[in-house]
Amino acid sequence: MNSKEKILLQAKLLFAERGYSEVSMRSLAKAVKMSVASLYHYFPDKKTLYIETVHFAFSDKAILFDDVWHKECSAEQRLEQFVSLLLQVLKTDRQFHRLIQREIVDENPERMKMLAENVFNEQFGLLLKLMKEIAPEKDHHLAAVSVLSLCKHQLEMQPLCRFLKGYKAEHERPEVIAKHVMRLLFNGLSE
Amino acid sequence: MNSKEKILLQAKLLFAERGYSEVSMRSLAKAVKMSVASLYHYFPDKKTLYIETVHFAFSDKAILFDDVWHKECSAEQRLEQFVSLLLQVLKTDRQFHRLIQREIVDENPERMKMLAENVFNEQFGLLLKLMKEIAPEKDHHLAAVSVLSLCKHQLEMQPLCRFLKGYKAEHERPEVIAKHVMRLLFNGLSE
DNA sequence: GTCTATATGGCGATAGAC
DNA sequence: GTCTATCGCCATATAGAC
Repeated sequence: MNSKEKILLQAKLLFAERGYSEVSMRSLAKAVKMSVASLYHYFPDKKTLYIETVHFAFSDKAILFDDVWHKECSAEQRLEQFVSLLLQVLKTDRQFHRLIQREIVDENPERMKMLAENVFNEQFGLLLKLMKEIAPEKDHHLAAVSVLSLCKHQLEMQPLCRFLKGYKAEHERPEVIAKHVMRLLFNGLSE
Repeated sequence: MNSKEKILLQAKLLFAERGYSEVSMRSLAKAVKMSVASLYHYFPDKKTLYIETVHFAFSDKAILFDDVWHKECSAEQRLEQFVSLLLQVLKTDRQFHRLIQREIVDENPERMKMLAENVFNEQFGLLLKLMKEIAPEKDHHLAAVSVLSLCKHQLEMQPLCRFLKGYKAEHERPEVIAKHVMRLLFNGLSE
């Protein structure tokens, strides 16, 4: 692994865990056992380093979903696989998930646009098409976002949920969440 | 309005908008037209000021929901009113919403526990009871969190959604979201 | 209660040697 | 490509006058 990759990997960890302004170039340099000046050899400034880190963290995700979209099975089954995979990806690469969270809270319009166009829109478009198949009479955009909401938010509420009434350890298991989400999407809360 | 209230009000705005470490005591002092030393007259340090700000921002919220829980109407109607009110509160007091988001991303276990016990658990317990009535055979905890997910996440995804396929301006209207959420909760995606 | 002045240290970024 | 040394600035926090 070369120096630039080493820096990006550590930067991903630190930015995800602490957020942009809580990571100093000094602390990053220390973590990769290099000098601050060496970081500036690879990146012109901290902001650029951060943006490259986000790209680096997001670059390997889209391909993971290719299987889902190309499988020959019913729309319901494809949605089920999408939900399971999304939960698994967010749970497995927690740094990736936290970087998304931080980007969304920051609400930087420029970076939102960049993320939408370069990262999310392709996958979102495929999800949109799937929702069209499954629920043609509903608003597809709202439905697609709801699928994402149910998965993502359920995961990120966990640290809070541990202290809320009715909590059980099994609520943290992706399979349990996936099953709950699928039942909710297809049957609602009704009997 | 006394000085302490003035500071807390401005701190709420700044911490919500920029996050803890992007708000300096200098910038806060400037915003309330006082000296930094005066801030330290009311708060022993920055961390305490932040925690008091969070308490201050959350203190007036629980009472807003009392109406919902005490109305004499069907469980479905009560859920509908809860969803509408939650969306309205999050949309109206954007600073409150962003403070919650930032607290959740931070995942500080101590503050999570404090927030759960002092702020959320009472309201969450009532929502839990409502879910028990509506969907007795489902996991109430997961169902309650899903209700919150659908409302909260739908709102916070908006800045990103504006750049995603299928977006319409009406998706930002709380009534539209409320209607969508209620249909999803009661009928699912099925025909 | 509010101020000015200041102590002390960490920050991003750069110069220039090897 | 990596380093040491350093610049100038801004951060939190405090001392002490009014």
